[in-house]
Amino acid sequence: VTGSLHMGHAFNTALIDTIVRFQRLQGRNVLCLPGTDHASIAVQTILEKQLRAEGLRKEDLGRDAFLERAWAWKAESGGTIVAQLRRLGYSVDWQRERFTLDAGCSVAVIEAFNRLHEQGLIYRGEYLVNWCPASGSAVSDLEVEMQEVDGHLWHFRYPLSDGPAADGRTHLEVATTRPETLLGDTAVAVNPRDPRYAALVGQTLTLPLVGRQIPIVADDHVDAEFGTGCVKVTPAHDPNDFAIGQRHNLPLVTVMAKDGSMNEAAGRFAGLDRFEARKAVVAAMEAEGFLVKVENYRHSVPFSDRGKVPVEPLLSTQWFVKTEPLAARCREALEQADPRFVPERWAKVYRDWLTDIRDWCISRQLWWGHRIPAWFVVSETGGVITDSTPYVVARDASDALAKAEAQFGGGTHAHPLVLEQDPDALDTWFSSGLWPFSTLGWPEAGAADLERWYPTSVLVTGFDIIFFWVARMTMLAGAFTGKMPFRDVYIHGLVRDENNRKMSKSAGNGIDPLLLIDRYGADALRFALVREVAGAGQDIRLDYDRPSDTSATVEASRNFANKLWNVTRFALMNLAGETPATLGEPDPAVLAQEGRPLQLADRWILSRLARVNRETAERYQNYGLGEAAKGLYEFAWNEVCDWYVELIKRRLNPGENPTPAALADQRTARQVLAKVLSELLLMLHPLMPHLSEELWHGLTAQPQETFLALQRWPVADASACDDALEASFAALIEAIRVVRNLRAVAGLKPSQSVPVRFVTGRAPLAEALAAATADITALTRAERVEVLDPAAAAASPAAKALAGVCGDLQVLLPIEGLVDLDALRGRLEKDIAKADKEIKGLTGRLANPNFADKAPPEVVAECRANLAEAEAQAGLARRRLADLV
RNA sequence: GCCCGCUUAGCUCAGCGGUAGAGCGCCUGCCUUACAAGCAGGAUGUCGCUGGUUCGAACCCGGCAGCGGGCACCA
Repeated sequence: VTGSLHMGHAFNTALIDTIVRFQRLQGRNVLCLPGTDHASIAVQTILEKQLRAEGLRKEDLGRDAFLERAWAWKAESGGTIVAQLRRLGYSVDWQRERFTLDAGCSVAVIEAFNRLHEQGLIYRGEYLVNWCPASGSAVSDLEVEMQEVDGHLWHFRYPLSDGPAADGRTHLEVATTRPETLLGDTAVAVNPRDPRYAALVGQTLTLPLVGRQIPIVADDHVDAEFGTGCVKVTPAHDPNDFAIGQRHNLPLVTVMAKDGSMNEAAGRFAGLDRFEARKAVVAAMEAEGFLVKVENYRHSVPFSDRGKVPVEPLLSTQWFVKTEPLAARCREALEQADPRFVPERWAKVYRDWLTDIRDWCISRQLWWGHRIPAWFVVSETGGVITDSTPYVVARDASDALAKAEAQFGGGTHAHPLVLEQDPDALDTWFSSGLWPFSTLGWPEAGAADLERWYPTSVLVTGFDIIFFWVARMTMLAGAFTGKMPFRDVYIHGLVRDENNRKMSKSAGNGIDPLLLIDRYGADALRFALVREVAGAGQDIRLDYDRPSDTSATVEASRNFANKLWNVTRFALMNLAGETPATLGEPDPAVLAQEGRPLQLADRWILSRLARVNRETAERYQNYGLGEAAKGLYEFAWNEVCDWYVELIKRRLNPGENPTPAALADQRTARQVLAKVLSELLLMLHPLMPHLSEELWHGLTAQPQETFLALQRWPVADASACDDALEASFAALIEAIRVVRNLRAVAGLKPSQSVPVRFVTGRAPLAEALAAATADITALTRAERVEVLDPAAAAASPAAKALAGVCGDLQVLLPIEGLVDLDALRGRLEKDIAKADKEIKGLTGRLANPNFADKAPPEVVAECRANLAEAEAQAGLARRRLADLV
C-alpha cells in the first residue's frame, strides 16, 4: 500500500491473470487470492513526511493517533490499488481479499513468532546491525544498497605509546574513509605475516584526540598489500572490525547515537552530526599534526533503500531469525526442483542466496506493523526497558503475564509484576513470508482452505523479489508446513521505460498504466505486455512517446483488438442471426452426406485451428505466454482474416436467386466461420478478457449471465490436421501472391481485370489450382483462370505476357500491350538472381561428398528437391525473359 | 573478486544445428459494402569479433569486446 499501481504491477497482473484464466478454461477451480501488504517502512516514511509538512513529529501524535493515520492511508492507497487491478480485469476472488495486518494474518504472525522462538530460531541480542538514521530503525541486509561515491581516503598517524621502536619508528600510519569513527577505535590491526610490523604486534598506540591506549593486533583480515598494511579497528562501527574485535576480545566503543549524531563517548565532538563530525575530526587531526595526507577515493557506501541516506553499522539489540536451518531445508527441497523455477536459471540465484545466508534482523523501530509479541518484565529493571530487562515471548498479554509469573513469581502488592510489550514492530516481509498459508487459515489446525489449496500451484513474481519474498516464503513455509508453498515459481523481468531504464517513482520515469488503459483499452495493454514477454525472465522495454503519452506497442495491440471487433462484426452480418449452437459443428462426414462438403479453404482453416489450439494450450500451460499471444495474433490476423474470410465471402453472399446448392454451401461456410471465430475468442480470452467476452456474447447470443470466462477450452480436433492439405493451400496462396505481384509490377489498376494462366507439370498442384479457380478469380481480379500442363501451354502460346515463376509453376498474364516491359524484365531478373543464388548454394552442398554421406537422407533429399525446383524456376524465368525481347 | 543475462533489419525483439523472421517505421498503389486503427505489393541484415566442433553454426564449445544486472567487498 505504498501509493498506486505502476507498470510493473500491470505486467505482473497481466501474466498472473492470463494463467488463472487459462486454467479456469481448462475446467479447474482456480483460487487466485488478492491482497496487499502493509509496507511498514515505506508507509511510515510517507506518513512521517506528511507530518513534517504539518510541522509535526510522530511522537507529537502518539502511537495510537499515528496508527489511525496509517490505517486511513491504507484505506485510501489500498482502495486505489484494488480499483486499478480491477480495471486491468484481474479475475480474482475479491471477497477473499487479505491484508498482512488483518486479524487472520496477525494471528499467524504471533503464532509464527512464538513457535520459532520456542524452537530457538528467533533470538534477541546485541549485534552490529544496519541502522538507517533517516527512519530511525534497523533494516535488514536486503534493504541496504551499495552505492559508489566519490569520497576521500585520509591517512593518519597513530603514535606508539612507549616511544620509538627498535628501528626508530614513532608511529603507524592508517587510512580511513570515515575519520569520525576513529573516536571509537580500539585497536590497529596488521597482517600476521607482514614482516614490517611483526615486531610491533602486542605493543600499544595512543589514539589521537582521545588518548586511549589501543593494542596492535595481528589479523588475517588485513591485506598487507593494501595501503600501509595497517587498519584502524572500530568494532562498534564496522562489520569487519566487529569480527576482528570478536577474535581479539577488543572493547566496543560506540561513539554515535541512533539519530546519526555523535554521543558522549565522542568527547568534544558529542552532539555533532556524523558528517559534521567527520570534518571536525579531520580538522582536529590536522591541527594536532596527525594528518599525513588526503587522497580522492571512490568507494562503495551502504545506503538505506528507503531512507536514501548512508546506513550506519551500529551496535543494537534486535530480534533475529536464525536462518541457516530454514535455508538448509529449502536447499534440500530444491535438489528435487521444489519449487520449480521458470526459467530455470533463477533457481541458481535462489540457491546461492540461501547458501551462506546471514541471520535475518526482523525487528524494526517503527510503529506501523505487527508489534513484536514479547513482553518485558519492566518491574525487574526499575520500570524501564533496558538491554538487560527480562522478557517473555507470548501469544497475548495475559499469556505473557502467566509466563512472567511462572518465571518471576506473582509479585507483591508493594512490588507488582509489571509487563510492557516490546514497542518495536516486525519487518513487513515476516508477515508476507507467511502469506501462502496465513491467508488460507493457518495456524488453525485442519483449516478447510489450507487443506484444499495448500501447497499452491504457482507463484508469479519479478526476479527483484526472489530474496525478499520468495525465499522468505519458502523458509517459513518449510518451518511451519513442512512443504514448499508452491510447485512452480514463474519469474518475470522488469518493465523498463523507453530509454531502457528501470521505472521507479523516485526517477519519475514511470508510465501510468491507467493512462494507457484510457487511451487503448485494458486488453490492449495486457496483450502488449504479455506479447513482449516471449523471452521469459527477460526485462521488457515498453516503447513510449512521452510528449504525447502514446505507445506504438500498445497501439499495435489496440489495432489487433479492433481487427477482432471488425471480423466479428463481419461474421454477425453474415450469419443471418444464426449462432455456433444453431448452426452446429461442421462435421465433415455429415456435411458430405448432405451434399454440402467442406471446401478446401474450410478444411485448411479447420486444420490450422486444430493445430493452433494444441500449440496455444501447450504454451499457456508451460508459461510460454508471449508465444501464445504471438501465435494467436498471427493466426487471427494472417490466416483467419486475411485468407479464410476473404475466401468465403462469395460463398456467404451467393447473390440474387441462389441455387439450392449455393445456399447449402453458404451454410457450410457459416458453420466453419462460426466455429473458428468462437473458438478463437475462447483461446484469446486469457489475454483479452473484456473484448473476447463481449464479442463472444455477440457471436453466440448467450444470455448475460453466461460467461465466456467460465466456458471450457475447445477440444482440438486431431482428425482435422492435414499436413498435405496445408502444404497445397500454401502453394495456392503463393500462386495468388505471384499474380498480385505481377499486377503490381505491371502497374495495373485494381479495377482492370486480366486473364490468368497457370502452367505446371505437377498434377496435384494443377488440381488444387483448378479446384480454386473461383477463389483465384475473386482474389486476383482475374478475367478468367486457366490451368494448363506444359504441353497444352505449348499448343496455345501466350506471347508477350506478364510472366512470373514460382517453383516449377509459371504464372502468365497474357495482356499484351498493357505491359510495362522494363518492370517485368526487372522482376524476372530478380527471380533469376534469387534462383541462381539458391542453385549455387545447394549445388555446393551436394557436391561435398561428406554431405551426402553424413547428413540425414531426408535432408539430402530435400536439398535435391529444392535444387531441382530452383533450376526449373531459373530455366523458366530465363525463357520468359528471352521471350520478351 | 564471484555469478548471471544480453549483443540478429532504422527501432523493439523472436528464432537456438539444415542456410534469417515478426511488430512498428519506410516506399508504391488502393476509400475493393468487416476493418484506412485498414487492404495489396515492395525494400531492408558480413545474425558483436575471433578460433573450434560439425557434412552444415545466428544457433553448440573456447577466447575477446561492449552493454546490463545480481552477490560480495580492502581499510
